[in-house]
Amino acid sequence: MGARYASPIRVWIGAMKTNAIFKRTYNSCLKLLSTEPIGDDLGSEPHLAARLDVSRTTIRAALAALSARDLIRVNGREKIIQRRPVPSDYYPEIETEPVSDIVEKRFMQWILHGDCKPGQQINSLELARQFGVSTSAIREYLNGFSQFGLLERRPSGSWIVKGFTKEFARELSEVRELFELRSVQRFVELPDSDAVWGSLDIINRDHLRLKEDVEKRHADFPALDERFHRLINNTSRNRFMVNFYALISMIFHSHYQLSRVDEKERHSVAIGEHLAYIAALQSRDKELAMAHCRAHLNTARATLLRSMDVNAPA
Amino acid sequence: MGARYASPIRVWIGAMKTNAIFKRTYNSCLKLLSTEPIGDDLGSEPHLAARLDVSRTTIRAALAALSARDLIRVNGREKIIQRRPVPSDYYPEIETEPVSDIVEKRFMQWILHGDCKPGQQINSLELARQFGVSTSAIREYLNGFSQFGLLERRPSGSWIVKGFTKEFARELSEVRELFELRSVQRFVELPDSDAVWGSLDIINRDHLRLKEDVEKRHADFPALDERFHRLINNTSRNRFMVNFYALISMIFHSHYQLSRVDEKERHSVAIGEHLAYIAALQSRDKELAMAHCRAHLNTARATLLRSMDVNAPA
DNA sequence: TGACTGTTTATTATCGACTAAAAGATGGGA
DNA sequence: TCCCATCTTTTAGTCGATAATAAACAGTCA
Repeated sequence: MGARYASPIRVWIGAMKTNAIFKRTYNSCLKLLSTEPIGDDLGSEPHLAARLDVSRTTIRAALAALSARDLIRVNGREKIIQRRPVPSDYYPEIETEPVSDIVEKRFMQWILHGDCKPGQQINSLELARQFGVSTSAIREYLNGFSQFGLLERRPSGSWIVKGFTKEFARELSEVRELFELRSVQRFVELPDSDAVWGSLDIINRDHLRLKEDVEKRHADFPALDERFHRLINNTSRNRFMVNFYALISMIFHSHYQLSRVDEKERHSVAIGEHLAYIAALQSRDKELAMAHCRAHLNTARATLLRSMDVNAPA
Repeated sequence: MGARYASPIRVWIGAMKTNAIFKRTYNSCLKLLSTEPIGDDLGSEPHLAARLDVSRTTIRAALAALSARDLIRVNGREKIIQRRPVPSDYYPEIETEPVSDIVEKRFMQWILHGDCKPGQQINSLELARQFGVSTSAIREYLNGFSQFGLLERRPSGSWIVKGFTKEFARELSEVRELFELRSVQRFVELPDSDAVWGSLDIINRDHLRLKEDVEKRHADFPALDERFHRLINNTSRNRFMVNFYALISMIFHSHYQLSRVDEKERHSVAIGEHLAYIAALQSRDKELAMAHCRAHLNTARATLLRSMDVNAPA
């Protein structure tokens, strides 16, 4: 408890909101410029703001920057394009991401195929340095991420990695099945007039197309898988189920990227299961649809568990 | 974008970790002191630390404070009790709570029976002032709380209250039933040797006792309700289900405090349902147990929805 | 030798400072 | 009258500083 007070006079060093939104907006404006002929008008500020989904304040800042670099000439209400943008006009991609996104990306990478072991304590200062952000940003992210059940808070406040274990995969799959089965029950009872049936037809068609060209295009499957399951889960009309599917989606997406063993075959099998599952839904036969749902999710779980054997023989 | 940069020289004013843990530890020590005779030794630092579940650093700080106020006399390894603590020796209760707990309490109060309307935007600065904490604390709490589905993030970053609506109650109850039914299936299959059967017997006994004296002790029901359902949900061995029950628990706890209409009758009914539910579990009859589970959760949902009619006729 | 205390080091919690960005107010021109 | 641009006010995101706490280390006494 010694008196370690430093001088109260401090020089302010950093700490401010990043202007990632401005930079992204500026880049978007450049892209817009490059598609319009020189001499054209860019349109009014409110229009641009609505189009790029930012406030007018930000648009004005971007326009000012464009004007300063002689990309446009502002004259009253006119914003005349002066020249084509060149690559060096753009801000680097990395600077257009908000800090929270950067942390998310880096952290997912760190936890999924970093060197972190189950039971390991997380050092937020170390992570902050590694990711090039402040400890506050790390802290905030960990807080949100903890809801996914891969972290645990110790009474002292620090976090420990529970790890992406088989137990985790089992628990995740269990809830997934509960939720999707419930959604399926809702799904088959929706009236023929509901828009989901049309969406399902489109997804069915896309599956058939992918199946025909699976040799070349099998890498497109994850996105289709995501669309299909999301369609089903969204019919639950339950925010908890929909939110949970976001977690599922994240986990499976990460794993698709990781485990490339037998990828093509696994995707082929899944396409077949999906088609049967879709047909069962279309038949409006509840029991049949649930049976296909169970069968498919069983396969998915088995695949997930097997991939963990390969990647992390713990 | 005007140049509004202030002078880079700043005087550091506030910002530090609160010493709530120290104060709570100090109070706990006082309570310990008051139960031991004067002249006794308090025991070693490591023992005290383990007993109060804090670090030795904190214990040492508390002991130093006790010594400074002549409550104990430290002599080498001895810590001799000098006098009985008086009420004014204690720190006020409020100062022993970490900021996060304060925010949680105040926020739950604010959202459940404050004047906030669905669709309203949350002003974090305003809330911070109202709660007497920093905006960072509010921000952090909102981040975590958003997972409960009562808030929604706007693209601009601000939060809007979705409100504690009937729709929310319906979705919450739906997931609750899915999870608890699954837990019940696990429960009845547990071997007789499992400790849960003993816990269930105790809970059964407590229900019977409470039933006999329901006139006077009906206020004890919420705690018992919590114990019972938690026991069931914990058998799921699924972190998502257990976590979700924490939300359920919080919501129902808050509502127990709010809606006092027909309280005694509602509790009586619930006790009856619990007893039937418990008996069904003890019979190991899966279908019967599930039926009673459904029946009870239906009542609970109806009660929750009805109380919302009374409290917030939206 | 083993548990205790004194000391040092590591790590987290909390805050206010500061700017980016959004939102609102005001006045002007078609 | 409506859209637009300029100006002002409000709100949110990010940070580093610092004390509180935990954890590790190092002597010391029975």
